[in-house]
Amino acid sequence: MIDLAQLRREPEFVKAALARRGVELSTMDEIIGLDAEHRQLLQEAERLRAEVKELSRQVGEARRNNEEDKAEELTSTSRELGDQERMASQRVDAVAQDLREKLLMIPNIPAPDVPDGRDENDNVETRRWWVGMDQGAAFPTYAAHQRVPHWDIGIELGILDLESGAKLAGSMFPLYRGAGARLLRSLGFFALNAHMADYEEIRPPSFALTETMMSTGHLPKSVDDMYAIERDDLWAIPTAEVPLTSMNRDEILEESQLPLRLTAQTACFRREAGAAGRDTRGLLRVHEFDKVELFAYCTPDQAEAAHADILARAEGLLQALGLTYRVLDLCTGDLGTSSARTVDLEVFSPGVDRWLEVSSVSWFRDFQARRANVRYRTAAGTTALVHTVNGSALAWARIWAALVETYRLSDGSVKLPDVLAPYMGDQLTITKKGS
RNA sequence: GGAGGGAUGACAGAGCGGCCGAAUGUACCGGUCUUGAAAACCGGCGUGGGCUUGCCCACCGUGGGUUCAAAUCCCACUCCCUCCGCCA
Repeated sequence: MIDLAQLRREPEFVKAALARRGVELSTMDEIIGLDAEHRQLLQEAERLRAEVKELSRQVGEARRNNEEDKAEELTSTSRELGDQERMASQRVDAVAQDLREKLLMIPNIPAPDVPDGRDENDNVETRRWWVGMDQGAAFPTYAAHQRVPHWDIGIELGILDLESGAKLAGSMFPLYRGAGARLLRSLGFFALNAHMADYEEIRPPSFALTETMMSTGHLPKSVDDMYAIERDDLWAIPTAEVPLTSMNRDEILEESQLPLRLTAQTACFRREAGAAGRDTRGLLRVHEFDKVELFAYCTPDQAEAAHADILARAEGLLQALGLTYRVLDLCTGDLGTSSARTVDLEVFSPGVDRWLEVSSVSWFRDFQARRANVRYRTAAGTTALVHTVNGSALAWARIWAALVETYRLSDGSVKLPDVLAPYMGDQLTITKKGS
C-alpha cells in the first residue's frame, strides 16, 4: 500500500510517478478527496465522542454526590449526543472502507530509474551470461541434438509424464518421474544448501489466509490468478514470498536483527487465468511448480545491498549450472503491483529456442510492510516500516527444461553438470530405459 | 469431532460497569550514591490516528450487542493449554 501521508504531502509527485505505471490521475484525485472527507468526518465523530465521554464522567460524579436530577439530565443529553456520534461514526467507517478498497488497488511507486514502458516488450536487457564468456567465448551455438524441446526429451527418457499429470489434476500440472523427479529434488537441495549459511531455512504452510494474501499485494488485485480453497477460507500460495512476508506481521523487529534473511522452498500454485492458451507446452507455464525463494526484511539503507545479494545468488546458481541467461530491468508497464523495482533473470532454452523467466528479484520498499504492518525499532527509539526484498533462486520447472535441453548429448542421453553429482549420484547421466 | 480452562503492555500478573490506557513486579533507559561495579534510592519507559502542538480519539485475542458510560456484562468466532475420540 502506498503512503497516504506522502500522497497528502506531495500529491503531484505521487500522481506523476504512478502515471508512469498507467494509474489514472482521476483515480488518485478521488483518493485524495476521500482522504480529506474521511479526516473531516473523523474529526466530527471524535468531537462528539469526546463530549459523550465527558458527560458520562459527569454522570458518575453526580451519582456519587447523590445529585439524581442532575445525573438524569446529563444522561439524556449524552444519549442524544451518543445517537449523533453513532451516525457520524457510521459515515466515517463507510468512507474509510471505500478509501481502503481504492487504496489497495493502487500499485507501488516505481523507483526513479525504472525504465518506462507499456509491457514486457519494453523491458531493458542489461546483460547476458554464458559459459566461457569471461574467457572471451562467443555466445554459444547449440547443436542439433540440443535443439529438442524438453517435452520430447521427457517422453523419450521417461522422466516427464505430462499426460499422467493431466489425468490427475488437468493440463499444466506436470508429473516428473524417475531421474526427472530426482533432478527436481536435487535442484531444491542444491540451492537450499547454497543459501543456508546466510539465510534461515523456513518450511511454511502451503496455504494462506486471505489476510496473509493481502499483505503481499496478491489480493485483492490478482484474485483470478489464485487457487482458492473456499470451504476453509484459504488460498494456495503462489510463492513463498506470501508466508515469508507475513511471518512477522504486526510485529516490531529490533534493528539489530536486520537484515533478517529467510529462504524457503515451496510449491507455487498459479491459475494463469490471463494466459490461457499461451506457452502451454511442456513446462513453459504450469499451475504448480517448486521454487526456492530468498527473502529479507531490512532497513531502507540495507535494501539495495539485500537486493544485490539475492540477484547475485540467483545468478550464481545459474552459472554453477552452466546455463545461459540474460538479465532484464523490468519497465514500469511490466512491474508487479507491489514492486518498486524488479530485475528478471531469463534462462535460454535451446530446445524451445526461447528465454524463460526463472527468477524475479524485487524491492518493495515499504509497500508490503505497510500492509503487513512489519516495523522495526530504530536506534533513536522510534519505529519505522521495514523494507522487503525478495527473489527466486530459483524456479525449478523451467530450469529443469533448460537443463535437459542444454545437456542433451548426440546419443539422446542427458549428462547433467557435475555440481549436481552430490545429489544425483549415479544418475547424473540420464539414459533411455533399457539402453 | 466432544468436554473443560485460558487470552490484559517486552515478560509476569492485578483489575466491585464510572478519573483504568490500565495497579504491582521484572526487564530496559537516565540520574544519585560508589575508586569502579553491584545493591539501594529517584525519575522515565506501549502502539497508532486527527488537528488549532496542546489537546483529542482509538486499541486489554477478533467481531457484534447492552449502557449515559465496557478491559469489566451478553452473543458469536479465532487461537493456545488439558483430557477423550479419530488419525499420517
